[in-house]
Amino acid sequence: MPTRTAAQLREEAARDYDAFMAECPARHLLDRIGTKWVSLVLLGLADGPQRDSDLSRRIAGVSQKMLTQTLRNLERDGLISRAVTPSVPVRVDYELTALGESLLPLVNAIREWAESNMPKVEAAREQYDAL
Amino acid sequence: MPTRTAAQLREEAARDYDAFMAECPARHLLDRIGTKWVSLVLLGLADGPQRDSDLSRRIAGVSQKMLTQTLRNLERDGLISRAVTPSVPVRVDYELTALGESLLPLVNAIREWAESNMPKVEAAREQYDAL
DNA sequence: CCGCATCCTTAGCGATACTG
DNA sequence: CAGTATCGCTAAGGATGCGG
Repeated sequence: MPTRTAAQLREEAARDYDAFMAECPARHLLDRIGTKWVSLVLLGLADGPQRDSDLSRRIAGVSQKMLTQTLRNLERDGLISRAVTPSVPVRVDYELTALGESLLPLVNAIREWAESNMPKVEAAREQYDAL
Repeated sequence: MPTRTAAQLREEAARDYDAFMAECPARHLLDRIGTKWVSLVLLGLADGPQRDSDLSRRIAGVSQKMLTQTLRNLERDGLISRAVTPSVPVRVDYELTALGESLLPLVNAIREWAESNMPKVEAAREQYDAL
């Protein structure tokens, strides 16, 4: 009989895991910007404030639900700010905060890597699938 | 009666969306590296080849299923290579390809941004939630 | 114009058990 | 040691319709 059972080992691993994840902000960040529309919204706001309706046009194909949800999350995280003009009908403008803007270089770096290297990835994938 | 119905407009948006997505490799990339374990595996392989079992220990908390799945996807995308030594028991080593290594600076950039800025994000979130 | 609420379908992921 | 197969849960996300 081992000093620790498999279940205990799993528990320990889970604790290590939690600790690792907790001290790994990168994962948290990827959880954010990895979600389907975040990068597109950030890029959509890159060249100045935009209205909700403008964004939904700029980011063709986004459902109104996901746009709102994405914007809410970004606002909550302090990456964008939301300004409501109480006219009739209402007007809502979104804008990158300083924190949000500081993320743009990263998003652009990702985009650049992707633009120059994704073709290779596609090629590798086709070759792999051909086997 | 409008020249185009709402349904038609949605269809057009969907086509635009497809075109946009198709020509937007960054999204594809984020779909990859955004998944839960990819960045951790890349970092796990950053300082040299590793055996499957090594990786599963380095990346505490990853299930064996997800580790295999992640490794397979990365291999398929040409980001890592897989070397099998047909001993008994088998030995499998994984290693970053050149393409995979070229992704490391990006992963590290993400990690650095996260380490310096996630506290601000957390703070923003708490403040937002306090309302 | 903006966004919430509801329903429903799929994809991600973990747990477990089994093979060479 | 490395990998596969199955089950079941949960979260993501799209469609639609209502309300300020």
